[in-house]
Amino acid sequence: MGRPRTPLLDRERITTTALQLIDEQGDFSVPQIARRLGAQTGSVYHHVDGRDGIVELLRERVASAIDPATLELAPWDEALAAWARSYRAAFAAHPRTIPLLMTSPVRAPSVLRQYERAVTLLGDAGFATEAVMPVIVALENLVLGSALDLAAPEAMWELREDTPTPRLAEALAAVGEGRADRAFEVALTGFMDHARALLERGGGGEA
Amino acid sequence: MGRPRTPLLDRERITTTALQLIDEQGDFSVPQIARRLGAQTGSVYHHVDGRDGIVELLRERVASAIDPATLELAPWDEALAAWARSYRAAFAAHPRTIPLLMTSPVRAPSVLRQYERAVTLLGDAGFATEAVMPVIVALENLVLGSALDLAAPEAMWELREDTPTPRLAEALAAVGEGRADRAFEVALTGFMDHARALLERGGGGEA
DNA sequence: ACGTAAACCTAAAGGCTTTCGGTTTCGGCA
DNA sequence: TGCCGAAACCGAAAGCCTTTAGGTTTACGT
Repeated sequence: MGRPRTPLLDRERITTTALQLIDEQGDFSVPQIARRLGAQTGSVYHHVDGRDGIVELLRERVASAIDPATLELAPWDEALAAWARSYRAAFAAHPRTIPLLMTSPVRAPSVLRQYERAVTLLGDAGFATEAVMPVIVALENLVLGSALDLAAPEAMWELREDTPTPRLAEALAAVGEGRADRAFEVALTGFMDHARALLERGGGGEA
Repeated sequence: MGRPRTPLLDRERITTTALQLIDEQGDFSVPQIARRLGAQTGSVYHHVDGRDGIVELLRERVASAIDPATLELAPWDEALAAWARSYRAAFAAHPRTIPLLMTSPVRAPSVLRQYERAVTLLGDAGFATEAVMPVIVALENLVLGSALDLAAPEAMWELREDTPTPRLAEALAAVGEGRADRAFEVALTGFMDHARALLERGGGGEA
């Protein structure tokens, strides 16, 4: 009892353990983290700003795999597409964090900075101010939706015997891993085509 | 104590109360529902298959506002676009249910039937089997993402003073309600263009 | 009229988040 | 070297949640 000779807990280990738990079971809890690290539940709160604080650490950890250099490419459309691919790859590595991160607002400074850079990129490219967020949010939905499907292809539809849905079952069975990657590329191409058209039409700001 | 002369609880009232709580606070719990209906917590479990059962009832309730007749329109692209608009309107009425419904798999028979019909529509239109789910999921992301933004425009980014993000703040402030509607129409148009192109290119099934 | 099923209650187990005070160790400073 | 504050952990507790089990009263069909 009392302070241990070698520390059991720190933000790094707490984040790693939470991420492990999510990869395994799709969720985490503070007592679970404490047990895995050989500490008591309350001790975790000395390192972290509650459960929500852990979620923000997870957001930073996962988002740190996004390559910020992509947003410095030129022209803007290549930068945006490269950012989207890096974004998707980062979340595809830990897809079960997505429901957790989508529920709570973004607070992590490092992530906010990335969005700030993306907004600047689109603004400088000529998009109207009011058109910027819709474009970014649409891209975000495309990226996260695709990453979620990658790991949970059939998990989102729980087919039941009492409700026959043969075509749905067939369509679900036809979705493979390689095809999910191609589906993302196709969807991204469509999105970029649309974004370019929007810009040429005058930046998307007019009625 | 004992059975009351007039029933306090039924699935209808439980669902309505849960929906009220979500509209107000963004979440619900079984004890909260019981308190509002003047019953004890345990009693709710006699009418409903646990908390997850209530979530499924919510899914049915919200989805019941989607007009199934849209999927019977011709040609297929008008049917899909009309379905998307009806879909969005239904969730825009109760946007805070979206995080709840996206987390758990779809079990509700009435909702499964709608998806079965949508899959059939696309299959009959000529889409390759393995291309159907990507198209539907992409449309779903577009619809739900848009509905979420409609109600939570700024709630997803919690700006902090210690991390200056002036362009992001500016872009967020420029997103109004009317503009969100137009942004959805623009995104939907882009998506439909893409889907049509995919079909004409051979149904989206080839490598 | 009577028995069964429905609707509710009380109670409780077990989990979670969060806070608070106590105890030991570490690190810097005189 | 000695000391003191801060850091790191424990123990305990409050208050919430989900879920189950058994008891009691009412309603309904036979």
